[in-house]
Amino acid sequence: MSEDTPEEPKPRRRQARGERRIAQLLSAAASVFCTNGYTATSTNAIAREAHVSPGTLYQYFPNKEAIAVELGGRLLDEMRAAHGQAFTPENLTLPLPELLDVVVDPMIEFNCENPVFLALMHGSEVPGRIAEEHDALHASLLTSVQGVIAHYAPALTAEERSRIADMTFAIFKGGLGLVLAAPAGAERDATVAELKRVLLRYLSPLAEGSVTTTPTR
Amino acid sequence: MSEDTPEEPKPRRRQARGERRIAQLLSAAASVFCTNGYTATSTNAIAREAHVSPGTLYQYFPNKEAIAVELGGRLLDEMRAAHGQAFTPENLTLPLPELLDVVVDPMIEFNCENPVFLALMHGSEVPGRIAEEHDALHASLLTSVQGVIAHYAPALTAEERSRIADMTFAIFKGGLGLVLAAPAGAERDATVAELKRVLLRYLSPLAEGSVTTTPTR
Amino acid sequence: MSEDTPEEPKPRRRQARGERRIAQLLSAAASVFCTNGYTATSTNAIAREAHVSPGTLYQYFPNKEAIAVELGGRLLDEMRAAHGQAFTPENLTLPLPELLDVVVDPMIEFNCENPVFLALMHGSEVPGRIAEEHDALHASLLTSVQGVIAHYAPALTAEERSRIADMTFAIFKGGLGLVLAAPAGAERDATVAELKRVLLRYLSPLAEGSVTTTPTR
Amino acid sequence: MSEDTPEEPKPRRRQARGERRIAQLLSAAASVFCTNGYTATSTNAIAREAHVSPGTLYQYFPNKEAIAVELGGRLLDEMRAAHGQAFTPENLTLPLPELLDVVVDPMIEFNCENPVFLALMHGSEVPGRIAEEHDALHASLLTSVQGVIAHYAPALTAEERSRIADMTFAIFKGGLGLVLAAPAGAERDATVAELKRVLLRYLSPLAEGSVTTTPTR
DNA sequence: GATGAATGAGGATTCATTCAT
DNA sequence: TATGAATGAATCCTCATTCAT
Repeated sequence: MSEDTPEEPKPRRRQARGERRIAQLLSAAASVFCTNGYTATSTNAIAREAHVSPGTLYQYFPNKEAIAVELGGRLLDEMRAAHGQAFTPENLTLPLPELLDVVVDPMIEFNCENPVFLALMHGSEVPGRIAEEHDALHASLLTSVQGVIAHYAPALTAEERSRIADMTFAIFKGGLGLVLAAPAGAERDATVAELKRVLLRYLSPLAEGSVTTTPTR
Repeated sequence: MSEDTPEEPKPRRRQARGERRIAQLLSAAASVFCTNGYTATSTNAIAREAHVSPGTLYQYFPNKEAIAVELGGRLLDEMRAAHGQAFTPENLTLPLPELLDVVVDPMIEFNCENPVFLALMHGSEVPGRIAEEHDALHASLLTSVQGVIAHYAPALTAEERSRIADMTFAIFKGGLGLVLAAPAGAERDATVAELKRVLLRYLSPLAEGSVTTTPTR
Repeated sequence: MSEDTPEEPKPRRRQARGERRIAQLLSAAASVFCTNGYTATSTNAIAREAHVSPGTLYQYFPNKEAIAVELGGRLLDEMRAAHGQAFTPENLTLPLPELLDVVVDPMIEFNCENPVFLALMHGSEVPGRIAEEHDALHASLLTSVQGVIAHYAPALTAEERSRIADMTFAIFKGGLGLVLAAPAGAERDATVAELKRVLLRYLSPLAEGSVTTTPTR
Repeated sequence: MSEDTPEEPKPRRRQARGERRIAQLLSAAASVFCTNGYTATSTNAIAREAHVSPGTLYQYFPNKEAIAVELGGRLLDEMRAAHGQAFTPENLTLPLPELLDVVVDPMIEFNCENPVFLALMHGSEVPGRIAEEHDALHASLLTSVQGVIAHYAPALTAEERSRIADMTFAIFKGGLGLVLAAPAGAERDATVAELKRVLLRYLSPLAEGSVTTTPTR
């Protein structure tokens, strides 16, 4: 209502404070979602974990779902920031084993540090509800996978590509579950290696020039 | 008041009625678990779906978990009855592609007819709680898979075998999710074929002395 | 509808059977009332304890209260039968200490064998409901006490007599509680003796013109 | 943001509101316990009586028992505060009749104003359960009584003293029931007088070397 | 009569969400 | 903004009572 300079700091601080609160709440939510699963998590539990009152929580999120959605979105952004470069043009030219290293390793690392991510995807347990929003996340990841596949096997029809991407993603999610369940260390590393082996064996025949004789039954 | 046969009908009828109720309740539970997921399913919702009062439900099951456990147990039995013969000695001598047909097809079929099965396994969402009982189901299936793998690749160490079985099972669960999500028909069939392809490519190099040339598509 | 003689046996048997059932149910009820208290006792628990179905219970009693009422009534009758002669004219002429022996001892004995009796009186916890019927029991006992007091101290006004009878009865109930709580044996005997001491000291001054030197301990 | 005093009101108000709610709930509980007895009282009924939602009740008490325990504890404190001085050393030197006045009168008055107190003690109906906590209350009172008795009759053995204290307390509880049942006024006063008479006659012979001529009526 | 399945209202308790302060 | 008290609908589960067999 008056000058610019004296007023800016306040909004900024407010925003900053708000951001801190939101981060705090999302972090608490992540923790509780991991422990109890999405459905079994109460907003009060999130607020408690965040050392904040329930009222405060509802000042930043209209409901429980919104928390999950925002959390998923942020994780996706983080993930892209953290290893979005995995899909650089140069990487796409790598031979499959190297590409898998370049793509899978940071993805695994990210998920080990943010196990909510998987929890949220499994939170899609209930079709229709939160799923809608979570699917954005899901779809976004699928698109990346489809991109790689399209590059490796440009001759595929759209349906084939889509199916292979779905399957690849499903394998990855399943393998990721095993990886997270394994105790960090040698066992986990071995599980990661096994996952890459699956993907390599599944995807390598796609490589162009391959004499695609689908093995007879 | 003398012979045996004329007295039996009464208990039988009672038992029959009880069994019908239990079946009815389990069927309702299956339906609701599929729709809402295990955690989000209320016992009242199950009772409602079964057109029965909550009190009746509790005459047969002490709580929600018991319903899930019984349901899982019955499905497992049904599954074994329906395709337990898949793991017959003769089948184990089949070449991998045929073995996969023999094992995967009935498994898929069973799960298409009983989609709760997958829902129950995902109900293990929250580690540690209900999981304990659900894991019986899980473990039971894993054992079968390990058996096949042990037969195909007897030289593996126990850890390797275990890891491969876990991974195989994870892949199957993931693929099964895709299959169930696909509309029945050509699309679903293609998804099943794709799942078999993954498994074939992943597992065929295990066959001893195999010159692990991954088969091209 | 026909003759007398051929028909009587049946009703008799029925009545006999019915009586047995009722006795069985009342005995079960007594047991469960003692263990859990009246309010916390469920009719199903009574039926279970009686090895009878809930339906059967309701064939003999219209509701839970009726069970308590019938039980109380029967106990009262039993009690009267067992020691109703305590209040015979001769006994009333006994000196107070002897009278107390003659009245208190069988009463205590009866209650030790039928601890429900006290439970039912305390069941009057809730004023107004079951109380109404239980009060019959209560009133009946009070009348006896008033009789004795009237004999010992005929000069009292009705209010005084009533008050003293109430107090005497209250003391007895309180003491009975202690007696039942004491382990059978020396401790219980001592408690009974103490109760008689209270009553003796309280009531002996009532004897007209008595220059009572209360015995020192 | 600087001094202490301006910041305190907030927490205070909160605490004050909370304390008011708790008081309100306890008062409602007292009322309902008196009317229906402990066992038959539902938490919903307490909430309703307090004009509060069930959720609110559970914000302050984890369950029904906790309400009873808190209520009993507060009453005990109040009682001690209100007439704890009854057991002062000087009072112990009073002759028994005066001591009884000094001890019994405030106790009766307190119980007339807080009839739940008796209800809670009778709530121990079911042995073993809630009793445990209620017994603290019970034991606390018994200890006081034992103290007085020890002073009046130091020669008694521990068992005798304990038994006499139990009996005295039982008499008091029984008499208190009569007092509360009597309509306030002359009748109640007479009942109180009668109770004191019982106690006097019972306890006066305890006084050592006393050649007690029990007063005739 | 006897059975035990069935009922449904009610009790304890939780939780997403709102609101006064 | 932040708080945390308040709400009330919804859970899980029990129990007095009824009913078909």
